[in-house]
Amino acid sequence: MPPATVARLPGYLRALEATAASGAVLTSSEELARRAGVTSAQLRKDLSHLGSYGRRGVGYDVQHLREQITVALGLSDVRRVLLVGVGNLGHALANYAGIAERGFALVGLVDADPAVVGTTVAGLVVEPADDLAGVVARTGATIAVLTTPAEVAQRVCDELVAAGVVGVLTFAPGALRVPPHVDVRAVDVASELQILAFHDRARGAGGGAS
Amino acid sequence: MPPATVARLPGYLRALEATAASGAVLTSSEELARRAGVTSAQLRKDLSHLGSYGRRGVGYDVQHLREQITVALGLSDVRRVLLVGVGNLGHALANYAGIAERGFALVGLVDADPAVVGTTVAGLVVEPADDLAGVVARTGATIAVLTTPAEVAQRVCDELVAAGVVGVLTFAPGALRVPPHVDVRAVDVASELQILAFHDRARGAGGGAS
DNA sequence: TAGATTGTTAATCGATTAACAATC
DNA sequence: TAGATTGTTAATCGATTAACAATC
Repeated sequence: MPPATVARLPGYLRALEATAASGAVLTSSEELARRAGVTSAQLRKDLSHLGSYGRRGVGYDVQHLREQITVALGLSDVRRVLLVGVGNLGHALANYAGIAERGFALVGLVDADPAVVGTTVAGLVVEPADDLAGVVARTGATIAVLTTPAEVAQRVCDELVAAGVVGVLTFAPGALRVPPHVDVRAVDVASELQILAFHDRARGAGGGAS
Repeated sequence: MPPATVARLPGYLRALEATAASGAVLTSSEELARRAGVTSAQLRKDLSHLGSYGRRGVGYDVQHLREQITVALGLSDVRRVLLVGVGNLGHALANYAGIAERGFALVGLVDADPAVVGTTVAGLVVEPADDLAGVVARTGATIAVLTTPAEVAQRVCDELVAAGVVGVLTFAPGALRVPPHVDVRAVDVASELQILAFHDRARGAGGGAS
């Protein structure tokens, strides 16, 4: 399955859920693509990698396609997620309902700050960072969300990987080095803004006359 | 400039800042690539689009390259950023120091909740959502960060665009429709986790025997 | 000069797009 | 059957990689 396709599947899943909520039983590549913000050709091509069973002349069964994508993404089993770094951002993410809604269980919170350890956030007691391996083992977490300061991100990541985590979503700026069997996704807010600045640049810095 | 290159420039900038902090005056494509997590061939290729002036046999002048990338990304002028949606996540982002550190000015906060409007967050007074156009005009914001509930994201986005915003960074799940002159970057935490789940999937759901 | 390292070229690879035959 | 819509094919496009000539 092409990586670019995998990266779009969550968007299709969401679009399907919106379609299902509207009560529709069937949908078309045209409608679904519009909702997901891609072309219908792209959508059909992507779904073809799933060995999808739409019906020519008819369209896709909403619930069936939803299940197909859910299985393909590996969301049939609930994945256990550990969050490391309960600062402002970590706190916000821990309380983010979308995580549980979309098939994940937040099973642990870890922080290095003694003032934070022991407090309850999102129904979980924050555990100390010096027992990272223990927390991973006890919770069975396979995915970690990293919201630590950039300076410690690599070290924490190394410990997580050593403890058995195979997927890391990091919000710390800077590249993380991991072994080949581990998957890293990086969200860097400042980088995103800088990319937007690039496009803004061409349009003049003054805000423009209307 | 290829989009893929633009998307990597912020990473190079950050790598250069780390290099500068270490006191080095010169660097090589090899070293910089290692820091940025790409190959040296990729880095040189990317920099070639800047018309970069490294010196063969010598390397790159750290400060000079830093300025080149800063100019290329349009970061010579400070971009004004407006944040809409001061919930958990919006609050965290408003207080995120990295935004100011990396060349942006947070110039306004907006929320629809009367209980939040009027409070001070990150040194700014939260303004009411019904005056979105006015806030954009007064602040001269060209970039907006969207941390509203998904249900209102499209409507808020439309208003921002109508008011003159040309770049939107959205954290709300779901595709945003915008006119061609507007640039959207989307961060979807749940989608990122689902992509990680895909890779986790292949490795078995049990946590694995060690 | 000899060693190092860039900038560029050419080859490869993967992703997107458009068109249409298959088929419901 | 006629109309609709998929799944697939082939063409295009863009991005990555590897190698090396240029040159400091």
